[in-house]
Amino acid sequence: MTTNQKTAAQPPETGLAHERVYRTLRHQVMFGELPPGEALTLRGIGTSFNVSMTPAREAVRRLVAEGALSMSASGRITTPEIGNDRLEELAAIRALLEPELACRALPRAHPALIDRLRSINSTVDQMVVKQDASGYIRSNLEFHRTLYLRAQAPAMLAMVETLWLQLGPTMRQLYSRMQRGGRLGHHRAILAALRAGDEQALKLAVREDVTQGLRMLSV
Amino acid sequence: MTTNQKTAAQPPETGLAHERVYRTLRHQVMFGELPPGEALTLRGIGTSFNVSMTPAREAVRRLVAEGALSMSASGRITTPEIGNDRLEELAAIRALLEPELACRALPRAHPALIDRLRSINSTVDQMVVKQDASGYIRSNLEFHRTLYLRAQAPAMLAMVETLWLQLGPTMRQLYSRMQRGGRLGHHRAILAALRAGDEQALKLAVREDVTQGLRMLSV
DNA sequence: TGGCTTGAATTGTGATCACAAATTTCGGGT
DNA sequence: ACCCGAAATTTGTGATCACAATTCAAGCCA
Repeated sequence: MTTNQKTAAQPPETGLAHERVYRTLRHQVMFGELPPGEALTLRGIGTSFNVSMTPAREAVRRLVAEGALSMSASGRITTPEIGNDRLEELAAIRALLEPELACRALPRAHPALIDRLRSINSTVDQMVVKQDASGYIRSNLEFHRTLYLRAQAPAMLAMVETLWLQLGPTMRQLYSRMQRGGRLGHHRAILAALRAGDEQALKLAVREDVTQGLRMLSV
Repeated sequence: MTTNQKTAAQPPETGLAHERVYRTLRHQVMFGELPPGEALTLRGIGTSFNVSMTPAREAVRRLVAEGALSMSASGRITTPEIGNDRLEELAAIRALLEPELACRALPRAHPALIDRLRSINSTVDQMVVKQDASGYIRSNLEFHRTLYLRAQAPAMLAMVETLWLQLGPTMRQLYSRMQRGGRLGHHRAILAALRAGDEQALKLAVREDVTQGLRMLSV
């Protein structure tokens, strides 16, 4: 069966309908709660959120434009299945943009920020031991976003988040094999470089952290 | 008056309606045919293309998601007005991605491609003497796209094209003051580096070409 | 003259419907 | 068993309508 049901918050939600649908679907995709290739329908989304097809269509159109969802030539909607070549590309873009964001954040990285990052990183570790893939992705991205917010580069951050979105459905299975291999202390290296104010070390640590997922794919 | 009329091709167009609207508007924005801050309305777009509001809404939603159009909190649609800080950011992203694309294209740059680039570049020069801003933008971007297509990196190219889209409305006035100042032979430097197979020189030339527009803004 | 209020027009949002294309399902033939 | 074809269902697309919010304009008062 391809119909999709999802318990949606129905009474107190504020804001426009299509934005609520958009935001919820966006989170589900970004945090890997939907497997790659999952089929969605406008009517299914509509009934899930207690709205008509119209706002569902707008939300989906928006997500397709951002690469969070795929659309076949006939208009069928699925979560994207990322091929290896595309995955390599997206990782390469991350490896270009995220060190730059980290660099721009470096002069503004107060001790309070570093402490907050340390706290988030402990949450990441908790998610690893809890085998919570979605929670791991969520807290890992929060670690990066918290750092990059200090860069005061909203356009660059938005672009990076678009990359995270596109990688979302693939990340889950990618990080499922992460247990055995990777999970080296890249985040700790990032924190150390921040404390030391070492720009080159920071760039390197971020690049390593970003490309780690790709490396275990080629094994 | 805020109503907008546009003579649109009406009879032979194939494909879905919203995609025809999307493609036309996208070109108009990317090539700087719409000034920054231009107001658009769904009904106006609809009547321009002889379609209802529905496909107009989808096209606009898609373009807003790509940053080609802006939407106020109340839903009003305008072409984006780029502030200096955002402009600096977008140029920085271009300066990161486009040299990488050029590098990836370098090993695949046959002499035939270089000839084609030379031909496009002569068109660029023609547009400069003709004072055709839109034609200049179009041919200039075609120069870059033709090169980057050889990189076989569709995701990266798509991301760069999104940047061009966002810069579209601003580019026109940016390049209007280009006559007096810039227009150094960056493209020629790119061609020379391609012929020589010099990766570092290519990276530098592309970066210079990309950031030239920004430099004349800070004057 | 300048600023504010009120009314009319404009505009985006969301629901509903008809329609065509595609997918799926099911049955018969080899 | 397997493959193929026709019917039935599902699905996206586009049009139309009602509605609320916003915007704009005229007009009034200070």
